[in-house]
Amino acid sequence: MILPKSRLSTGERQIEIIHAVLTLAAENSPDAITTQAIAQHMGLTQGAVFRHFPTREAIWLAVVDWVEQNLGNVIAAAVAEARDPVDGLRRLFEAHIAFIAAHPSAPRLIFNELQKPADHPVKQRVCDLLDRYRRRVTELLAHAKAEALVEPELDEAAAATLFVGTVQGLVVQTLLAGDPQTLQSAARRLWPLYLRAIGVRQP
Amino acid sequence: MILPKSRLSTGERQIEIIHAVLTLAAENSPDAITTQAIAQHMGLTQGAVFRHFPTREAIWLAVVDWVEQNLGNVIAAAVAEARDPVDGLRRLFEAHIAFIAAHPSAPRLIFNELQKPADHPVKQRVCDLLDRYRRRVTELLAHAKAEALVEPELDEAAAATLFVGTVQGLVVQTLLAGDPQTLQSAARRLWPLYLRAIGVRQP
DNA sequence: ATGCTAAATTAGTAATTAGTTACTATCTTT
DNA sequence: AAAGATAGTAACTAATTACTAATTTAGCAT
Repeated sequence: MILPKSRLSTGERQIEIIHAVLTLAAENSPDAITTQAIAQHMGLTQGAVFRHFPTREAIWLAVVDWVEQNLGNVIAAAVAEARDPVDGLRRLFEAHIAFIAAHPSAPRLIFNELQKPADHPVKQRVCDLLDRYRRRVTELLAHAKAEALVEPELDEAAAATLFVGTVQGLVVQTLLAGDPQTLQSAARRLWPLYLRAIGVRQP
Repeated sequence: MILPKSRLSTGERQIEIIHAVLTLAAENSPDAITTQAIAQHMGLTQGAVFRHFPTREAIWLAVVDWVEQNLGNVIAAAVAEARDPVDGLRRLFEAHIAFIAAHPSAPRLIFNELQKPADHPVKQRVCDLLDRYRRRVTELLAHAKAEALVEPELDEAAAATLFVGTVQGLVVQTLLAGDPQTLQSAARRLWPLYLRAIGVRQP
């Protein structure tokens, strides 16, 4: 039996705090997550949280970093195995959906920060994240076009927006349904529609 | 010159408060809008707000009602003029986008409430709203299929999700861009992609 | 003009928030 | 085993929150 150490290092606690936020955001609006709730979820006192992060905002920055890091890795790994750009898009889509299924609160945390005032530092970070994501999608679309795998007159920027929207639509769907189980199956039904939207040649 | 009456009726103030929320939500996360901020925006004291709404939650319910009412009217009017189901979808899409352009905070307020706990009364209202919206889209798609205007094997439910996602993707886009000006033009570029997704016959 | 009604103000309340401080307990290093 | 470092606690603070009650005042019908 593993005896739970009463004292953990700052590094370990930081990860715990990030996961606490991700967990708590599953049932609450992100802004409503208090440092008290985080502490309670970890079995610590509220003051202890501030041993590991200087401010509440620092926690949210760390959460965004965590999402960027993990989603980024998952996506990079998926795309790396692709045979061609269209296959890459499919793998990217599936990897993203799998990530959301594992961390349903992640996209909502991101969207939530996106609503903050423009000068907000966390929002800036989120904008960068989404910009990189969008660029990745646009590149794959451009390559697909260059290899004549999709509609030759394809508007890549619009197609990238639709890609993001497809994922976002699924997020709304699962928020309505209430359980993240439906996500994967709904995603499978949505993908053929996206393929047709970008005018991919059917196999 | 119109002399501004210093005292207005509860009915008038309620509408003012709803509009204040919609305005303030343009630059802040919805949850961060306080009754103090609302009062200040109207040139009233904070206590005055509670002369016209019993609780803060009642304000948010009124805002959701307002969105449902106005978006509903706009959409109904647009669809009524349609020549056929596919034309109806286009008009519905354009009406929705025009509404968002006029009230950019509306979709974000809706999405925000969607994140609240399941038992939250405002969330319940929002779920109903989105359900009616989705049903409307699904019906149009079913009619389009019946009239052989779209892909005969079309998955209507998935196509409805993609429709919502298309709009949502544009919302994300404008949040990133920072200004709602880009919305209309981005929407025009996105629509042909959606048409292709549902396999509509090109004119 | 004069009262009546209801909108608005003023000045509160209790609860909750992020963040701090003085202190204790535990681990690591030597 | 002693000493230094640091995770954790308990008990605060100052600010902000939604909400309330007593009082004042504006606008209306008569």
